[in-house]
Amino acid sequence: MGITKTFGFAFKINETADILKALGNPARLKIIQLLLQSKSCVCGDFLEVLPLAQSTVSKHLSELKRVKLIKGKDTGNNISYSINEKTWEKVKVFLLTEIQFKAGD
Amino acid sequence: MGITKTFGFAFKINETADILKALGNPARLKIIQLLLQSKSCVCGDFLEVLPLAQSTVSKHLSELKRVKLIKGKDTGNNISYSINEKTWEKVKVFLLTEIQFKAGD
DNA sequence: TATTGCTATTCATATATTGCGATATTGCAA
DNA sequence: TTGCAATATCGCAATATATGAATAGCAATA
Repeated sequence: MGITKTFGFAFKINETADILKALGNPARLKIIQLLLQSKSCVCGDFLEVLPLAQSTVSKHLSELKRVKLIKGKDTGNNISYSINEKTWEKVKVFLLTEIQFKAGD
Repeated sequence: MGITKTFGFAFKINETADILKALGNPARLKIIQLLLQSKSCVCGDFLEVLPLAQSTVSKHLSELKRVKLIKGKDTGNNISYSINEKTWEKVKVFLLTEIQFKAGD
């Protein structure tokens, strides 16, 4: 139905799947890569690199913000984006270790 | 447009995004979790755990097969699924290290 | 004030995804 | 052969997503 069933799954599974889905797009993955290397970027920096329209990039940024993979700091003139280390770590820890030990429901 | 642009992105980015997208669904993530713990399962095992119809589970399995996260061994009676360790390792290595060093293009 | 630069939002559209029931397929057993 | 069990596939409906043009909002600057 286009709508993903979440009922019947553990919260952690739903939450992680949501984040992974956000990462599962070339533009968004590239944005994360750029941020992991540059500490922070403004929207225009991404525009130079991504083969996409400004509005599309903006939407990808807000999706990454929604799942808290990035955070944006408004400096007046522009918005400086950076990785939300907490979420990024959480994803890695889950895939590296937790996924193998928390099978219960 | 619902269609994801891949032109203009590095192959590795596109490939990894595709795999992460496959992981970005509660049912598929749960399947991976089960396989990481049980070594292998047949389709029926998943049906007992997932709140989904058989046809839906089957489709999720084939999506995971498409991106080579799992492999299925036909035993005659049923099909025994297991993790494709190679792909699983590849994803982890990318997220842990490569993503920070391969910014080029 | 008018203009410019930067970013988000809205709108329209094409396409993809998710899910399920029904049906097909395959292999084994009786 | 017939029937059953396990899977896969088909077809459909509902919904979500990706993209870009146009537009809007805001701050700095001329």
